Amino acid sequence: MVVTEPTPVHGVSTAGTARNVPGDEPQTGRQRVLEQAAWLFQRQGYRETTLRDIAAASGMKAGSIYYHFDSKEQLLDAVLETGIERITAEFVEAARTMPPGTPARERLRRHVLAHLEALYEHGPFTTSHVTVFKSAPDAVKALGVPSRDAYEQLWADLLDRFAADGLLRPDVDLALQRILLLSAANATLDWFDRNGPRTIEDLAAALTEQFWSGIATESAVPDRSAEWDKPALPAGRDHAGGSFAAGAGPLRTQPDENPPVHHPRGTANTP
Amino acid sequence: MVVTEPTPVHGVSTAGTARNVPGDEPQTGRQRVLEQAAWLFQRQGYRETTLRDIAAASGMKAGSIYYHFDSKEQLLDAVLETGIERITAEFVEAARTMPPGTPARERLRRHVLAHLEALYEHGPFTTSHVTVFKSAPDAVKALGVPSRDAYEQLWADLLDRFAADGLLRPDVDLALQRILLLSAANATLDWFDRNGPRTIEDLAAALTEQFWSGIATESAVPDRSAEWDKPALPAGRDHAGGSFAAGAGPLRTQPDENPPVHHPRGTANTP
DNA sequence: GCGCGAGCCTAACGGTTGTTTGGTAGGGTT
DNA sequence: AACCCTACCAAACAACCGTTAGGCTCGCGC
Repeated sequence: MVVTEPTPVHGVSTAGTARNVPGDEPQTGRQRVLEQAAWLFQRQGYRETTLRDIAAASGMKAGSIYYHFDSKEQLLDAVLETGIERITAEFVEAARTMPPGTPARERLRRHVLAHLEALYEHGPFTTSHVTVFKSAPDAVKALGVPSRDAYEQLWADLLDRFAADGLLRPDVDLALQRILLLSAANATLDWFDRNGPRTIEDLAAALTEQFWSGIATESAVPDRSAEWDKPALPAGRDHAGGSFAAGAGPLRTQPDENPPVHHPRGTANTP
Repeated sequence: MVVTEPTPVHGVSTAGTARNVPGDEPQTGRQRVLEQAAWLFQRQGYRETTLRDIAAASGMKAGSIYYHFDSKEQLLDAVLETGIERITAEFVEAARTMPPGTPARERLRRHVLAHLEALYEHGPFTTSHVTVFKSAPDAVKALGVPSRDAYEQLWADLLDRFAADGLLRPDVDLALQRILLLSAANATLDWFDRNGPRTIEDLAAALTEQFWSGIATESAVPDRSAEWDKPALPAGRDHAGGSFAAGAGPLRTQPDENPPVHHPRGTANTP
């Protein structure tokens, strides 16, 4: 019980004939549990989310979860596996729909964007992978590692091709730079505000920019370092928001995105 | 009880007259608790560390912690506050010892290095700030935010001076880029292996490089994107280690760094 | 209309957790 | 010797958690 709002179980929305949102299949109990669990895990963390929380959000009681899943750990595993599947699919889809002859830098930007979109628009499953994985029980981690590695390998291959084409400086530690890029992309979850001034496209552009060309005016800067002893500036500019380098947004644990609604009961068509 | 090794409480080391390590003051009970708590929080997380764990590692019983701290939350707060103090001091110290006339890029590199050194060599206090803060109870978060913001403001000022000197491209979103840089630096905690091939200096250099100049051969690339339909490369190169963009090292939760030793009892000088 | 299984509930059990309460050993001061 | 304060301990408490066992209720197939 850490949820700000008790998570409206019986949705009440449009008491009518149900099924308003397009693509809103009846949804089985197992699906409900899985989705609510993912949402709560990502929001509160694994340990701080109780099975009773998940059950309440899914419109059932705690014990009933064990009809669908063997344990809490296995439930987490299912969430994580779903997440990695979706983000991998997003990567593959981005590669598939890439117009032929797309320049390397734009190619990279599209993949970064796909990664971010998977995080921000593919529900709480992909997000959980970033948020919750490192605090997961060892047994769950061990299960999740292979698919994570497989996803990262897609990125490794992408960058290797850039290098093979001679587009990258030969002296850079490519594996290291790749990790830095994806780390920064994942860390946006800690501070990025979808209702703020920046869009996901902005993020993708900035990340690609920093990764590809840096932010300096020229590569070999003229080094007009001059005197650095003058007093500091009026300490200006906007402060963006994320404190401690986005270690975690202040208290805005993501601007109260609404939980995945769970439509009441009545099998399928009760008035 | 999640610790791999029960954390040797009664150190046993050199049963002699104690005080072997230089700068190893007798250490009060409160200090011991604080240090062991920081180490355990950073290693296992806040929720998964029990007061009994901390007490055992400090050579006392759970209830006794309440003589030194009001609650578990307040203990976490003390840990975090210590961490932000130390990393701030490191930033200031780096600025103070900066040789006059240091070029901007090198100046940046030194500050990045100072940040990383604070994380990796200043005990578990600074580390906890990155690892544990976002899973901390809201009350603790609220207390920690101001000092975090103050630290980040130091970085904002630094970059602003670069911009004021015209060293940066005028079109970049500086606040955003700053967050991306520090996020990537912090995220190294999830995958960087101090016993591996790379050093902290390598990290600082790579981060600075990516941030400042990018990794492309030239800013405006000739775009020899060519045909991108040839089969993928032999899927080669080293895989670095960190899976899912360093979302979390596989199972190596930091290569078993030894906990801060706690010297037995005997007030100060028992044989 | 009867059986049956899918899907859920009720109620509890054993264990763990943060926290409290009352005590006590021992050094310092008077 | 009397006192007191510091720093701990032993034992318990209530709350909560994951998990289990047994039972109820539908709708479907026969």
